[in-house]
Amino acid sequence: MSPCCEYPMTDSLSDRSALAATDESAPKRADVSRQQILTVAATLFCARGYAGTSLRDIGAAVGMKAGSLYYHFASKEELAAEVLRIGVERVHQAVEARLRTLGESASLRGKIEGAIAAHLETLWLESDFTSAHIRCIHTAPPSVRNSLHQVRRDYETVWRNLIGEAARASLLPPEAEPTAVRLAILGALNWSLEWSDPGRHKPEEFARTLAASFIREG
Amino acid sequence: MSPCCEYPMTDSLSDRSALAATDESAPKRADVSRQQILTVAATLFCARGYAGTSLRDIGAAVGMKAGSLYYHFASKEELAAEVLRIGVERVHQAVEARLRTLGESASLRGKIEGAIAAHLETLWLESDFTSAHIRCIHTAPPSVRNSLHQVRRDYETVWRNLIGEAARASLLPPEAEPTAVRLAILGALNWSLEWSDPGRHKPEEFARTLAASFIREG
DNA sequence: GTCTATAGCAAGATAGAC
DNA sequence: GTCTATCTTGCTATAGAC
Repeated sequence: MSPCCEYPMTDSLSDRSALAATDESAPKRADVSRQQILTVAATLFCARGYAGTSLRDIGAAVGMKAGSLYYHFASKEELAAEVLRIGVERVHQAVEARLRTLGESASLRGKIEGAIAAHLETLWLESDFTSAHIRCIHTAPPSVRNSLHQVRRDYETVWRNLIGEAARASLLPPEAEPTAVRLAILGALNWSLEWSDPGRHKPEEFARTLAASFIREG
Repeated sequence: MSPCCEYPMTDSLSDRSALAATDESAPKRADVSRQQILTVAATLFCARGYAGTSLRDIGAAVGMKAGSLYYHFASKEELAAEVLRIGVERVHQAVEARLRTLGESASLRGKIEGAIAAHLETLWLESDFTSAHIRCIHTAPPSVRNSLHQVRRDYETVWRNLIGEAARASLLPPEAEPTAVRLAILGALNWSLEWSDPGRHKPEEFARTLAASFIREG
């Protein structure tokens, strides 16, 4: 699976331009903690939902008191918004990386099968950020959902384009409607969280079945 | 859409056999309240999740105080388990009713398309019980989930049989695996909660796309 | 950066009046 | 059957010591 970019932690909390001698590659302590908090929060939000996860739970899992989290995040909502944002960013990047790897020469069915596999790999194998997004997006507070509208639309565009292209090339089943196909594929992928067992299921196998069902050979 | 059976409220809290003169068809006050609580709880659990819904919220929505709910249910978990159980029961019954209506003479694709449509109609149009089940099953407490294992398996069997039959009749796409097809269909259906807008989307249209993609004409 | 301590509030649940 | 009142616990968030 393609390695996923780490979330860039350049919050520019302090002006480091005046300290040119400092090793820029050494992560600062606050950044390490912030990253740990995000990772643990992703796991817990994914497993218990937004309301079911308390800041005490998250703090305990990183060896901190709940109050200490406020040094890194202004509120539970801000922390959740960040976790969920990273979640979309990661699938989006994984899918685009896969499409780049395949290149323009690949068949359209090959590209869609690859995009499906990349989405599944991120969801099943890589991290809990994307899973947390899928599990929490509906019950998260409005402020969190609103902050994610744009990134969600950006990722959706990738699929809109892929399926649109397949429709124009007449590669969808005769009676299938393009929008319905897109929604069905993404639904099958996201719902796979409820049954997937990375020990038993292989992303490529499910990707094969989906691509073979929705997209004709081009 | 086929009318769905009301949940039978025969809790036999009191022995009515000694009161033969009483009109058996008149619902008792407790039963009316209980039913109102369940309906409202389904709506709120569906919208806000298990942990995000308080007994105070539910009470307020039925015009009661939180404490009064304990006359009808022993705990929040018991209330949630009942709501979610009714949710599976309703889709299950709707799908079986549709299959009975179609009869044995229907084509296999016709039966599967009908089952898909019936599942969607229950989810989108009929009530919030099934939606609440789908939204809450993962984050609900273990005791709730455990109490639902059997009913969930019972409903799953309907689909296992339908897709198995299609596989034996060689009606699945060449490279598609039967289990994957079943999981993909149910995933696409359940995830439709996240995008469906009963004003804009018609259950039969989405059902048509899914059946046409996964099942060949028999 | 993380702690202790706590404010302020809401949760699930129970007891007893009506 | 429903209410009032309350217990206990847990929550988010803040203030200030270290």
